[in-house]
Amino acid sequence: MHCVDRLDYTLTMRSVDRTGAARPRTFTETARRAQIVGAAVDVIAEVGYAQASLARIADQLDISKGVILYHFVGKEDLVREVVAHVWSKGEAFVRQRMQAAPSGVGKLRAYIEACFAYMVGYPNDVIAIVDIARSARDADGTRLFDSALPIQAVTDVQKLLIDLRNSDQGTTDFDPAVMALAIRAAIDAVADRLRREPDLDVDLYGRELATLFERAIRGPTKGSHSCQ
Amino acid sequence: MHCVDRLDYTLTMRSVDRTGAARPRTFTETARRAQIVGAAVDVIAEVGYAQASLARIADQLDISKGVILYHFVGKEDLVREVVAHVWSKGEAFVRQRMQAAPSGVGKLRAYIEACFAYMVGYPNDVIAIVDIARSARDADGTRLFDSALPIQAVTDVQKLLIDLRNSDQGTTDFDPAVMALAIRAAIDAVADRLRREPDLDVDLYGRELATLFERAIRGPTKGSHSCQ
Amino acid sequence: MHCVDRLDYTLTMRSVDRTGAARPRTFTETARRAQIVGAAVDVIAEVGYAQASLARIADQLDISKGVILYHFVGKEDLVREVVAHVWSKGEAFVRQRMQAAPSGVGKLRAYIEACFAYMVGYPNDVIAIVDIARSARDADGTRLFDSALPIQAVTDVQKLLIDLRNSDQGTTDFDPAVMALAIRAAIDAVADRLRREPDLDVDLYGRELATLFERAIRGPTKGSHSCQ
Amino acid sequence: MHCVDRLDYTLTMRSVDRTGAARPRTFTETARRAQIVGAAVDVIAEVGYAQASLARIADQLDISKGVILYHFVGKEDLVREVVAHVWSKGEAFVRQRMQAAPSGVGKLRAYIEACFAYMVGYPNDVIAIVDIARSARDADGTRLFDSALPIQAVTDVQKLLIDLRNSDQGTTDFDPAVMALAIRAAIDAVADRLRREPDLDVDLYGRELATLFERAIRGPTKGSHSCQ
DNA sequence: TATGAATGAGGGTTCATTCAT
DNA sequence: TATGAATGAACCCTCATTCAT
Repeated sequence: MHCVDRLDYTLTMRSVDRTGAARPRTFTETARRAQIVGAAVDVIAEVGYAQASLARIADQLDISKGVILYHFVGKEDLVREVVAHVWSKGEAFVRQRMQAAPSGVGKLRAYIEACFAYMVGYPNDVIAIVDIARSARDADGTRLFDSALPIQAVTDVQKLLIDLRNSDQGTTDFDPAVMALAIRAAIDAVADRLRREPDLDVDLYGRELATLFERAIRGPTKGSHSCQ
Repeated sequence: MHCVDRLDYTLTMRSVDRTGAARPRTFTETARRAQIVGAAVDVIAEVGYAQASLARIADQLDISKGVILYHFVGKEDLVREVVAHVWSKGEAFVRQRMQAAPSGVGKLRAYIEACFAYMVGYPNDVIAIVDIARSARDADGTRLFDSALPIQAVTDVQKLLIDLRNSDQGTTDFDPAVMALAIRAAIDAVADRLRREPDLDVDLYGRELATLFERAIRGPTKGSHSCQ
Repeated sequence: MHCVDRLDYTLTMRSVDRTGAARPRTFTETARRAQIVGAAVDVIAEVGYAQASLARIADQLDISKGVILYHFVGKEDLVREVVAHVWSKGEAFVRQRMQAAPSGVGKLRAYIEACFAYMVGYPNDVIAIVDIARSARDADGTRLFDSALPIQAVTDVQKLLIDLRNSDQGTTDFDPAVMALAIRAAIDAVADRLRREPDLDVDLYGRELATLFERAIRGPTKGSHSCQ
Repeated sequence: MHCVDRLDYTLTMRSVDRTGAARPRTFTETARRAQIVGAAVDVIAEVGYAQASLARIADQLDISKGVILYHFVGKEDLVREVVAHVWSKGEAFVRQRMQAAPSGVGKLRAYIEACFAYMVGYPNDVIAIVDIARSARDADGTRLFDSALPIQAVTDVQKLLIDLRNSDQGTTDFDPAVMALAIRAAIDAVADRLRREPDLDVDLYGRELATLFERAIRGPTKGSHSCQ
């Protein structure tokens, strides 16, 4: 959950004028937009992107469909805002948690556990964004966030892994691309399972996964389970 | 890709008469159903479950929509058949590949590589079933395969891991449920990426992932990268 | 009303298959399409192109909107068919009437009177096509038949005028482009007035207009109102 | 372009109070109304009446839709004002040009050329009013200016023709109603063509049309092309 | 005066499904 | 067996209009 700056995150920023000029948002407008984005997150998390119609989202708030289209250019615009908002929130959350993290392999554990903490705190956010990344397509079937979202997330992890290997000579010769993919996939899979089983012990999964990937990275001789 | 027997796999079984009586399928009927299932797989793999309308599937075969609904009760019925068929095919493929596999940790590598071999041989099968498992819902948003599919796959891997640990004392104390989830998630994620990048070196991913999880399982002292 | 061959006239021809291949039309299909085109003509003539929604056209026939979209790709497709159909009918009508016409200036009179005869026989056809040519635009405001229709009609008249001048040396030095425009404009204007006043003596207008333009073409010495 | 007095021309007149009482307009109010009317003309000329939404007109001025509805009762009210304003402007323009015109047939030429001069000077005015006269309808499809506009214009020409015939005995026995319709139709058709081809040599059309109708009116013996 | 906010009707279109043939 | 025909619900979106501020 990183790198919000590479996605347009506009929820609290500026509207686009009739003339195309940026215009600061009203208090009411900002509030409404946030409210709609929140409802969209919940509805998408509950029924899935494909079934999350504007009508359903509007119903959830007990407003008319028109309100949504007054505040957003169209459904795609709303979804992009959902993604930007959730991504940005998550990114900030994770970054802040990682500041205190040690360097080296511990950094990865910090990342994974931060992701899971976010998932516990805002499960719908995570469920929704994962679903959007997988399902959101326009009429032709072209994915809306095909590369933007999943690749972004994986790339962020990949960078973390490369840093990690540079700062710690004792790692195995793992392929950072493959490892990053596996890590993100594992995290997202827990989001899926969490949706089905809301009582899931997410923290346990976090700890176990961190250990799993630590072992895969540190290799046989340097682990806490060292030789001798 | 296991355990088809726990899903309804009806492609070669029985039809239901308009009197409600079950009757064996004719050869033609079986062929038509298989043809339709195949087309559905291709269309879903190409445009995604949500965009895979009956019309699109019918177009692919140059038949009318009605034919599909003559052979299947409805769209849901067709999708269930797709899942059953693909699952069964994949399960047989993987099982056969694993017969020759050594016991112990090698078994896991054999499983992963078999999955990837299947993915290379029948990419659309895998892409489609992964998409269905994630996206397929009815009108209310209720998932069609919420537990059936993903849990099934993970459970199969989990059993394999438990067997593995029983037959090989030198493993780490990993949690089989978590490890199984991570393994399946990694495999499915490659299917996703394969859809985006058809030239992906799937075998490389297979080998790397196998090594990754081997390391996580075998722990520090027993790996091929042993201590000395 | 000429030159149907330069517009796609498909009412009695072929459908386009799912595969893009042409396919002969069912009897029923042809009949339905004709019925829908007829209703569209009437509705457009009555309430104008902009107000002629699919719902209104469907209501007129007491069928559902879906039927129209089953037989036509979309509203634009239907409108194109309306234009092609009306144009072709009118063109055949006018051409047949003109076969018996004398050469020289009489040809123009024959043309004008044929147009008016068609207008009397099928007023809605003419009212509708004139309205479509003027009003039909897509979402951006781009005209659907901007050049196709009006220019076509004017060009046809222009050709007739050039032939006429070649075969009859005694004409004035009128500009065929301007004259053609004036002739078509006058004819279309009568269609407009006919809509408002259904009891209009169209034949009178026809004769008078023919005389008017004859005078403008033949000049002072050659007219039936000759010197002496 | 005549006879504004027979249309409600209210741009500089009176507003209606919320108590229902009429009150004179403030300077600002008049200016705003004129501004909005001008924008409406431009938008209608550009995209056509049917696509000229209040939003589009407001955008053009960088104001909110509400402003328009503050100054005008509704869209229909605005359109009526547009018509009244353009009509009045055009009528004054043409009348002034015609003052210097000779009597007799020259009067008609002066009229036609005045119309074309106006068209060159204010093309959007003419394009817009022609489009409105043809397309503007309310929700039921009832025309807004069904008789008012086109009949008005034709009647004005008709009067001119009758005067002309009274003052000049040597004309043919043309029907003034038909001739007037043909003249107006020709002028309006050039407006249409001008929209499509902004570089059109409008003056040429004006001269040619004037000659065309002169010939039709003066007949064989009295024309400049006289019989020796 | 002017705006932002909201509404509700209606627009075209897609789609799974039903049914007679 | 298979098709063409038709339906009706749902979809996203546009628009003129209302209203409180």
